[in-house]
Amino acid sequence: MMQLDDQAYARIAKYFQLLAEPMRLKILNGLRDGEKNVSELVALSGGTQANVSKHLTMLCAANLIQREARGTKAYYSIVDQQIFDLCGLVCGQLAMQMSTAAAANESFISAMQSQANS
Amino acid sequence: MMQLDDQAYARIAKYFQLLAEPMRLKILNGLRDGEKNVSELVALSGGTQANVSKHLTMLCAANLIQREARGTKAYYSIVDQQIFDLCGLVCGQLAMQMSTAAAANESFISAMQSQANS
DNA sequence: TTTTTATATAACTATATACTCATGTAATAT
DNA sequence: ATATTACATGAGTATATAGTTATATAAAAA
Repeated sequence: MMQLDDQAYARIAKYFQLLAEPMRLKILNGLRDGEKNVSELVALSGGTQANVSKHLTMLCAANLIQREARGTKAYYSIVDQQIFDLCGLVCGQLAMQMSTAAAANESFISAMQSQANS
Repeated sequence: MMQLDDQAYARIAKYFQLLAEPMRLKILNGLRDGEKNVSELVALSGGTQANVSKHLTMLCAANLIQREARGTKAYYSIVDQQIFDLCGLVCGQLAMQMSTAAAANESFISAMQSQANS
């Protein structure tokens, strides 16, 4: 088992924390196919300008996205596409959980039915 | 770009939230090489019994770990080792960030030095 | 049966953080 | 110069959650 010090756990936790927010995930997903400016992300996410801007600032500070100002606009883009591998893994996990739950549910239902029929 | 509904973002965020806590990461890492009971995890993590127990209950409710009671003890184990792929990816990200930062720092320092020498 | 051991949980506190509203700032347009 | 557009940020509020303390529960030992 790899031994990590407390600081390492804290760093990893902070990283996951960034992804532990629906609006931020939405924003990141919105940037999947290329840079977008703040207004575009506001429209896309359905959030308020202030809130989206704050999330962008956080993601930028953590270096998950980068900012480029052009004129009065600020364009944000993904720094490393690998971030989507993480999300993909989680989606896979959740999909599996749900299919497992569905299967369990089905077998529960059929067990109930066969009991009712006996 | 894949379109996800708000519920999907919420689910994914909740999953990441589970990993966004140093003590829980420590516990999960402690289970990497096989099942352990609560006392062992308390000793290993340095947390209190109550706190470790709570985290275990959370991880269990989310189906990241499973519980098996034997006698007075409760043994917990990882449900799907894929969880460590996630942590591995994040560690990789952080390692890269740090090496990038180190490189930037070095070039900053050498720039300062050459300026001082001029 | 009583005690001990191992674990879970309820009540509470402290802290972090997501959000809103209002305002600041900076580049462009008029 | 002034107004407008695009974005960032400070203050304040509400909520979530990690942690502690005390207690409940349940199996095993005495």
